[in-house]
Amino acid sequence: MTQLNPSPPVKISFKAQMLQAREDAIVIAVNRLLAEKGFDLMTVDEVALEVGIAKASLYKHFSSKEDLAAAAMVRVIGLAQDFLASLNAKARPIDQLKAIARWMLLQQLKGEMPSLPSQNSTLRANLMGNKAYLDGLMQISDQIGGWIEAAQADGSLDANVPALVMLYTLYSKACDPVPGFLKAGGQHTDDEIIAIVLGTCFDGLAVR
Amino acid sequence: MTQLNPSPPVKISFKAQMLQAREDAIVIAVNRLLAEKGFDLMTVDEVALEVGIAKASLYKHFSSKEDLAAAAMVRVIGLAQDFLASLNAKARPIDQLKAIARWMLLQQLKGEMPSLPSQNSTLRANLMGNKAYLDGLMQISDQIGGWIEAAQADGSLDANVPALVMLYTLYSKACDPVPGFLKAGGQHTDDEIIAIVLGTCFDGLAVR
DNA sequence: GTCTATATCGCGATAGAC
DNA sequence: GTCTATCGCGATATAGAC
Repeated sequence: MTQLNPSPPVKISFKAQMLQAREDAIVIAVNRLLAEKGFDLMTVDEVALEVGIAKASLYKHFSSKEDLAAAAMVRVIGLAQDFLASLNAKARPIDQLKAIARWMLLQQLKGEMPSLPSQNSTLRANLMGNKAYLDGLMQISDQIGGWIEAAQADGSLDANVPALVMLYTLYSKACDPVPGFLKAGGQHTDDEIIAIVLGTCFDGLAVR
Repeated sequence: MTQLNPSPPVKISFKAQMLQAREDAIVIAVNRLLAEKGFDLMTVDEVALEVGIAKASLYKHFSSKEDLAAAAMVRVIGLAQDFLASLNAKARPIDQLKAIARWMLLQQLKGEMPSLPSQNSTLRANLMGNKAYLDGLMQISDQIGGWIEAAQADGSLDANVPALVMLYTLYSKACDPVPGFLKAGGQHTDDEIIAIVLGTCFDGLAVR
């Protein structure tokens, strides 16, 4: 990892790239561990081991375990924004909503959807003070909220259910335990699981 | 639950009652703390403080923190069995299912539904070795599963969705984050929240 | 900025008197 | 069986050399 070439002009940018790459590696490791074990069971030692650096080095990049978790949440928000931006803007609103729900379920089944304990108050306070996280979440919520209202207006979503309830219900698919149970059962492929859970979410359990 | 009390020495029975009452108080405290903070954030010191005894005394009743959690789970399984037994056996199967879902949501909104982290493997292994828990869970699952199949047969539940998926979906209402979010929003009463979540569960988000 | 080594401490569990 | 006092361990975070 040590660089011998001392050429001044390129070195700064290169070092900055290395720094960014390392921080990305850290956040990706945190993301995976958060999805696998959750915040409380994830240890900073594990993160350092997975990245391949010393724990003290890790603290040079992020000043606390909570900052690590926040960075992972900011990253996944960014991934969600990228996905939303990749959607065909001309599709039906309800199909946009199904696409984002499908994306969240896929991330979860791949073991790449970090989830924080909703009970930890200090952790939540930390996140609520993170501007990048809040701004990203707001932008996503606005976009999804717009689709929800459009889908209610065009008669594809039930107009009697408050839009906020629908937004929360969609978000809850990110930590829905049903996909994991079905995957553990081994009776269905990931695609089948996603289709089933999407069906129960939008169409309900009762017969139509 | 069975109590005959025919034995002459009343003193022993009384002491046993005191013992039982204290253990009940412990388990109820654990149940509340598990619902409020979750397993990882709940400390044994808190339990002892809430019960009003020393921590060492607590360990005379339960040999580990995991045993405490298991006892709370066994208790809530028993409460669920009592509720199921109180239902009118002649009601329509789908109404039985809605009643149990409603009961789980109510327990959760009251802050009395303990939920364990599904990631903690040693905790799960401990529970899977607990006969009282497994037997109770199996009995409940059999009863609910019977109603699901009956409701599919009488045309009130979608027969295309596997019964096991429906069972998991109902169980997942015990840890659904949506009721808590709605309660925190302060825009709805508990009854309204339950009605809304039940509606999205059985009827889905899409218009009918 | 990276490392090794260590400080600090919260928490599960136990010892031992009564 | 209850208590006070303590152990032991693991985890977050830091010190200080390079």
